[in-house]
Amino acid sequence: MLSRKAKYGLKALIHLAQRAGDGPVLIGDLAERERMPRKFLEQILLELKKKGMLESRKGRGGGYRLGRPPEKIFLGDIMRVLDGPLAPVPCVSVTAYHTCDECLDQRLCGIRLVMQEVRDAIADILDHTSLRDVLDRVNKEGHRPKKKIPERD
Amino acid sequence: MLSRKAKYGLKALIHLAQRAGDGPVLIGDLAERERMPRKFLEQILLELKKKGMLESRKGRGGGYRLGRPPEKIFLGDIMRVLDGPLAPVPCVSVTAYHTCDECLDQRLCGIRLVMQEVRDAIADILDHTSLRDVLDRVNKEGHRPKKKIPERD
DNA sequence: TTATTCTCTACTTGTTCGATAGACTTATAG
DNA sequence: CTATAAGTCTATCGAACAAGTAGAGAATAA
Repeated sequence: MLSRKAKYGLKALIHLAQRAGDGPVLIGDLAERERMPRKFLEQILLELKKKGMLESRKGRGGGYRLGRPPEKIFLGDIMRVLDGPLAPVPCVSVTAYHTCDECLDQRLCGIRLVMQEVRDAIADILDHTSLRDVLDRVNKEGHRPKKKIPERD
Repeated sequence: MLSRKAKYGLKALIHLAQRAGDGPVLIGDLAERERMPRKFLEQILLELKKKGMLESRKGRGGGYRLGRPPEKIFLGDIMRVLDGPLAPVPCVSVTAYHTCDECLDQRLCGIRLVMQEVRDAIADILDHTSLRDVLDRVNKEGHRPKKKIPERD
């Protein structure tokens, strides 16, 4: 499940990608427009800055902007910063790998075999989707005639 | 992230699938062999029973066994029982669908567009993998020469 | 030098996770 | 018909975590 933290972070980054080139955006502005709690957002943006995904300036005329062009910021990396590893279980994670201590023989663990597939599927999507890709998809959607949103589980 | 609850539940079901036909298995036995806390496991098995995935008998000679043949029990359903919806975000879930209240126009939400892809990828795997499939894969792995486990994130 | 804006650290509050306890019910053996 | 061996149910607990709040501090521009 996506945490609010990750959700807010993604919203912020997408917003900043949309307005890239317009000069820096104020935290307060961002928070208000996207309806996010300001102080919480501050912490999130700070974390993203420390990972190089954002840049900021203090003082008048300051604010936040993307640290790299939108096509070089991938959702997978954002998620890892804000919600930790993508893998559903540590024994198939590379950024936070460790064995399950109750697991007798990891090689023969059915859960691991399936969860590895799951993690690969998730990573395939998120590591190949950049902020630019997101913008493109949103725009495409905007030009399409409205249709019922397909609901899934 | 997979909860312990779901992990224990999966372990139990896989274990029971392996021993299908051997007569009922005791909770205590299951807990000990798979190294799971007994009382916690009781609750989990009970939930799975209520969903028809398990059957049980009380008294001497009692215990648990699968409620359906292993090829008719899918990991997706198990996960939904124990960890809730597969979708990373409620606005792309069918079993627990609801809109995000801060979302101005759901149709144009980039997060939703990507997360729908993710949920579909996860569901495609888990809803097409039965307990039988898991057993088959574990067996196949058992007959293979040992090799380094590939680590992912 | 003052107003503006981000930065840092600490704290709070509520919820969930993982687990434990114990009384209760049902079934079987003898 | 009673003793014992199971599963069933409900309550409770502690720790961790998520989400959010507060406020003092540091940097920048006018």
